[in-house]
Amino acid sequence: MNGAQERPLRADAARNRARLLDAATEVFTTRGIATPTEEIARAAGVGVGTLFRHFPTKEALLEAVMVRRLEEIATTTAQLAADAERPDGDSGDGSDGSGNGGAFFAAFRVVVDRSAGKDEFTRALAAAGVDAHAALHASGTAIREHLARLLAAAQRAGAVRREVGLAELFALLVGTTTAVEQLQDDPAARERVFTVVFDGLRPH
Amino acid sequence: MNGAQERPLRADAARNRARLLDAATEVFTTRGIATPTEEIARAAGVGVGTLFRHFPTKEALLEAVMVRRLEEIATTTAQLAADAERPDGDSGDGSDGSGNGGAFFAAFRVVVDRSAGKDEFTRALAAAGVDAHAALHASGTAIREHLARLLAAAQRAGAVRREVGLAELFALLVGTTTAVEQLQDDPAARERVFTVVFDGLRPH
Amino acid sequence: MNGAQERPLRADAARNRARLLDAATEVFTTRGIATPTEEIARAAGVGVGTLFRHFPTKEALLEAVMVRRLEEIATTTAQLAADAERPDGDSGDGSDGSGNGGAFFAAFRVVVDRSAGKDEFTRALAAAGVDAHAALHASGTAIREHLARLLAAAQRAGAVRREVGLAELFALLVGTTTAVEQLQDDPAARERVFTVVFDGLRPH
Amino acid sequence: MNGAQERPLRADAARNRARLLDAATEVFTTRGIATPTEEIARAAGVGVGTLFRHFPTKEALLEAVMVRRLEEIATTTAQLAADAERPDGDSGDGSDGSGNGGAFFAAFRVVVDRSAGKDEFTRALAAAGVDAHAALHASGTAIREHLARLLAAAQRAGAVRREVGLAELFALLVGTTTAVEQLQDDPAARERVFTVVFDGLRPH
DNA sequence: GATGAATGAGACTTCATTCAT
DNA sequence: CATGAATGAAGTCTCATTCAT
Repeated sequence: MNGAQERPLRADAARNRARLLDAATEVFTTRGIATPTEEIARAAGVGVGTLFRHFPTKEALLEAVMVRRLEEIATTTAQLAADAERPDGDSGDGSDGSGNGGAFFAAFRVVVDRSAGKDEFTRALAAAGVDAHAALHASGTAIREHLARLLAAAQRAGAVRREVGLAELFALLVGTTTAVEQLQDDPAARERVFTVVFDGLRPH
Repeated sequence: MNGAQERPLRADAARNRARLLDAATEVFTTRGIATPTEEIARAAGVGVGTLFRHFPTKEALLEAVMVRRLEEIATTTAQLAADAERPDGDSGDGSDGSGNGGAFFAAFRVVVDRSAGKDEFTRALAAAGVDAHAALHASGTAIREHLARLLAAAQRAGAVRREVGLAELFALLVGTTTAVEQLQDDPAARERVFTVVFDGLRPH
Repeated sequence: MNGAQERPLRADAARNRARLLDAATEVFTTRGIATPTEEIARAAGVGVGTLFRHFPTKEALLEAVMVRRLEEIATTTAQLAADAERPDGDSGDGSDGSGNGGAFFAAFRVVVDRSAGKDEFTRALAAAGVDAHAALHASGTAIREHLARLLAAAQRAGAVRREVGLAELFALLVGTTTAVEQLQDDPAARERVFTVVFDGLRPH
Repeated sequence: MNGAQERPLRADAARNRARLLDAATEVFTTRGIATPTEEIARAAGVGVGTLFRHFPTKEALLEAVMVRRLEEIATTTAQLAADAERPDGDSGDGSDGSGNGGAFFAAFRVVVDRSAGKDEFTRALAAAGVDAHAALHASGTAIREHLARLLAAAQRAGAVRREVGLAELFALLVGTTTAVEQLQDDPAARERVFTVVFDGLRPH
């Protein structure tokens, strides 16, 4: 959709952009998305003007933070998806009667772990009238694709029930993230949440 | 220290308070919690002053809305918990093809259905520095108690795996709510989410 | 100017009026004139409505408080003025070369002592666009008259310099009040202020 | 803890700060301290935001206005105090018909003239819970010191009674200011007030 | 006649965004 | 290109006054 507007970007400008993104990620996560723009500029060690040169809107900054997170996650899921599709993908001999879908469940965990705090951004964007799904299409679909492939592979291997579709997989991903966020101080309970969800995903 | 502050409340005052709460619930849910206070007053058909007489702070209003929701939910879960504990509680003779724990799963659905939008409030309050858990203790524990009883009954009846504790039940409740919110336009997928979670909760 | 509008006032109404005046005097003095009207009503043990029935405006209440204070002062100065005019007025045989004007200086002290905090009211009224002098004419002139008589007597007796007029006497009264208010914790210094002003008033 | 916070201040910022201070002095004095903040911003030709960038609180603005006034007064009194201490300080050989202590009385007049309206600020700050004395210590003590030196010099020269201390000098300064403010339209009476106070201060 | 809930103008302050330096 | 001061719309809350109970 937008493939021609990425200019090389001067060295210092690129450095500032990165700093801003880091600072924003940190600040939004710890102090909430209502934190004043100026705070973020300060945390990044630049002036507000610079911030607005890079991100014409606070919303745009929010979006960029989210995109970067998703891109990072996408990198990991891509790796896992690739592994899962190798001849002897997943793991073991495939004779495992329960199937196993190791890569699929590993990816599920990665997404959940990396998404901590993410849905606050989604909500914020939604509240701001942005269609997050559309805005994040570019990198969002990368994950979507990888997950689709992982899901298909896991279903083929009999590790995941056939009726589960991509839509509810996404919903479950988000939901599990939220659930897990509530249990930050209770790792055992956290683990039991994964157990429930994963068992629920297996064929019955 | 505060034993005499709950006065009967004049008729009109009570009516306005209720209107305010209704309007706030409606407006916060549809237009987001960032909606100006004045909007809510207008929606309730009163002046801002009245709003602030009843709820000295926007945060206090948010809290009151949440408390009321929880109270409503508590009423329903209380009923279900009571049913589940009757001699022949739950679904009777076990011949019930769907297995038992019916009251438990029914309560789970009720809480999820009634909680739509609720966790946005929780977040908002948290961001505002309010300890929602503390603030909501009174009615919060009512639900907590009912759910604890339902959970125990369901586990006794063999409908829910023994290792599941109250903490993760709550987390799953919140997580499922979030998941389901993402699927408002796809009832079938919504249903499949419930299937996954419920199956995951059953003994394996 | 308004001699026909004073109705007898029912017993309880009169009691409420008095209570309000007392409470207002107390509250305005201790917490400042910016104190909400409601506070005063509460201090008086009545509802705001009652307050506004008696005093149609906050300003009117302020004014009434001031008037009452002045009336109290007027009562005292009237007594002193009367004393000063008796044949053998003032004191002693009149042969006192320095004159003495005891009543005059006594009145000066009384006014100053009784006026503590008063000028905040004057300022407040002035700021509110009220011509305090006009508003307070009724009882204000009572004091004015008594002081004029005392001043004249003291000048006749040679106790006060002839060139001093009523205008600067008033200004000095207010000024000395202010000065003395600054020295509440230093009675000796307070006394020295009186010494300076009184000596300055004597013929030179 | 705060050693680096006084930055040079950009040219335009400094200009705006000065304008704001001028406008505030003017507006507070003529229209009272209850004047809306926005009015002051308008009078200074800047937006409200600018005002609040410079003075984070209305109270802070009030304080700054007061500090600046005191600083101006301090400059003048410093000059007078220095003059009074030169070998042949004050008025020289004593042949000066007006007697001596000239610098002292000149300073007294300067402070009074420059203080018009000042104590309204003091009151406002006090009402707002600010310890004006503490807040104004820096420049406040400058004046205090100069006046102490002037007082000592005048007493040494026999122009002022020995028993007068700094405390009552201050009280008289404030009191005379108040007195004089009442007589704005009657310069002759104003002058007589000075005569009374000054004569009262001379040895008796 | 008393009460206190309701009203709403207006106060103070914040913050995303623009623009002179 | 970076900076941070300026902007002003908008938000939350207060309080004198009115009016239903």
